[in-house]
Amino acid sequence: MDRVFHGLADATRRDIVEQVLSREQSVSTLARRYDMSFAAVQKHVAVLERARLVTKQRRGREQIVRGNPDVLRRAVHLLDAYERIWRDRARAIDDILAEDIDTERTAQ
Amino acid sequence: MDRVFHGLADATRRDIVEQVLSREQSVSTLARRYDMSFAAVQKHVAVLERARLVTKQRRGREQIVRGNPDVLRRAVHLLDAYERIWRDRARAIDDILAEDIDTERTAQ
DNA sequence: CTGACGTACAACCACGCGGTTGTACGTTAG
DNA sequence: CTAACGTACAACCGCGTGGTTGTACGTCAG
Repeated sequence: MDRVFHGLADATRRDIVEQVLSREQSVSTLARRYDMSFAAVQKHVAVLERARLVTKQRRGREQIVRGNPDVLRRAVHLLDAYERIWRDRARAIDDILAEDIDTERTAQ
Repeated sequence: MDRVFHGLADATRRDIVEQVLSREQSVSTLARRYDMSFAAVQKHVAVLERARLVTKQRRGREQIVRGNPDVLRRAVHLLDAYERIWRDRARAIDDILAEDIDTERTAQ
């Protein structure tokens, strides 16, 4: 997960993920989109590959990059779990408040 | 967003987020949970604070840390958008395949 | 008042990141 | 065959990160 979030923690890399999710493309095709060297883009792709956010596959002399929605989903589920913790806590607080009001009313 | 994902790209920080989402606590209370110096935990909290994943509020001599579910939700939405790109593409491919089969059938 | 506690911050270190340039190698086009 | 293309990789640089220790300061308890 460290690698996944680190992969997403860069605007260029998030854009690459978006690109290859909608259409698989070679590293050099991707590189042309960004105002930086080919090697830099290559490194970004490598970071995404280590995080399994993206896979590479040779096709002739080109290396085709595709997005991997599974890892993306795992990240969403983790964050959803955090949100659930929050909601559960909020519900518990509401319950206590409701109980307090009840107690108050009974005490009167 | 860079800061948000960078904030989440560390196991200790993700644990801190989880902790303070379920129960707000002081920095030193948090620090006791981890096998590192107080200053290190302080820095992790600072990273989370810069990403707005967490807020701090003074209470006497303590600094109370709370989770911020809003930023978490924005991250989830972004990743959901990526997934949607994928699903849309998959649907488009399915449509084309269906059309091909149709064409094939008609041609026979 | 005094001491312990919680915090803040600076200095330092090793390491990794994001970027560059340069070089080398396999593959395809002409 | 040769040239151009796509890729891989190493070396380098500046900077930020994750960790440490040390010092200082406000606040609370006894």
